Amino acid sequence: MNEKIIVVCGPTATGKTALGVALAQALDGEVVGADSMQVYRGMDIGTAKPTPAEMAGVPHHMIDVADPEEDFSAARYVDMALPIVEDILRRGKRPIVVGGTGLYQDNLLAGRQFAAFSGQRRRELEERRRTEGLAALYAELGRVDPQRQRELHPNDEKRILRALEVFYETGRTMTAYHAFTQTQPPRFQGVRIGLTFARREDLWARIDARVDEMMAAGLVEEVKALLDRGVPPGATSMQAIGYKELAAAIRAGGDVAAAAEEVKLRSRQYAKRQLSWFRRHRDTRWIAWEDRPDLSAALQISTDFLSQVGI
RNA sequence: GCCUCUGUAGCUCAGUUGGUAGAGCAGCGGACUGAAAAUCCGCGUGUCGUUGGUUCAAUUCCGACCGGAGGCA
Repeated sequence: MNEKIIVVCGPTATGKTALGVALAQALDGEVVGADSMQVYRGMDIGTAKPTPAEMAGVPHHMIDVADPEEDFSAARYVDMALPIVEDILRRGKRPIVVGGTGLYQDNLLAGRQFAAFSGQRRRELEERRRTEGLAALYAELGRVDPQRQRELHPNDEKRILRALEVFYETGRTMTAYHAFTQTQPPRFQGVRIGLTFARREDLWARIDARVDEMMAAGLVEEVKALLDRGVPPGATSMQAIGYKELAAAIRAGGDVAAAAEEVKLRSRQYAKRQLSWFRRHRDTRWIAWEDRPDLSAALQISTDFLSQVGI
C-alpha cells in the first residue's frame, strides 16, 4: 500500500488542467479534480472547468458532482474521492490529482476523514456568537480545550466555533482528534508537481487576461442563470470568486465591468494564498514559467521528474 | 498673463505650533484537520515636487521654479 499519487498543484491560471490531461495521456491515467468550486454543476466558465474538448477523452472525476444549492465540503470531497482513487488503482490506471484546493488534496492523500455533524450544534454556536460575543466562546474554548485555544487567534471565528462544535458533539477535544489523526499513516504518498510563474507580474497578467476571457465567454449569463434558478447568496458555491462579485453587481443593477476588475483583484489575492499553502510541501517539483505556460516543456520536465522518483 | 488652492507610500489622503512622518486600500509574508475560490494573523515599502534662503536643525517657515486644479481676464 501507500502508493505514490501524482498531484498537479499551483495557483490559479498556471496551466494545471492542461498538464493534468497531458500526464494522463502519457501515463494511462485518469484525472481526479481537487477543486472546491469545479464540483458544482452549472458553474463552468467562472471556475475554468475543463471543457469536453480540453478533457480530450481522458476520464475526469470529482467535477460536476454537486448542485450549486448544496453545501459541498472537504468532508464530502474525501468521502467521494477516496473510493474513486482506489477504484482507479484497482483497474490498473494511474490517478492524477489536479486542482488548486490544497485542503482537499492533502486530506485525500492522507485518507483523512472529517467528523461530520448535523449542523444543529453549529447553528446554536453561531447564535451564541451573536448574543454572547466571540470573546465568550473563545474563553469557553480555553476551559474545554486549552491547547486548541492557544493555537487559535481570538478573531478566528470559524475555527473557534468548529473546535467547540467538535467537543460538544463528540465529547473529545479537537486537540485529541488531531493527535489521533497524526498517528495514522498517510494513505498515499504525494508526488507533487507545482506550476507557477517566475515573476509575480506575469501571473497577474495571466489572471487578468483569463478574467477578460471569462467575461467574453459569457460569465455574466452564467451567473444570471444561477440567480434565476434561485441559488441563495449564502450558498457555499456563491463564495466562488467571479460569482459573488458579479452576483452582487447584477442584483444591484450595477456595473458589471467594475465587478470584473474586482474579480481580477480577488483572484490575484487568492493565487497568493494558494502559493502560501503549496509552498509548505518542500519536496514539490516546481515549474516556474518565465513568460507563458509551455505545455510540452512542462510535460518533459514532469516525466523526467516522475521517472526519477520511480514512476 | 494675474490670483487662489494644491503637490507626503503603488492609490486616496492625514500630519508635524521646525527635531526627517501614519491611516485605509493595494502589496509582501504566514497560518490553515466539515464553509478553504472560505477564514484568520503579521509586516510601512517614503529624496514629504525641485532648488535656493532663514535656522543648531526644514517635509514643516520664506523665495523661485516645475506639475496639477479652479477663478479672473
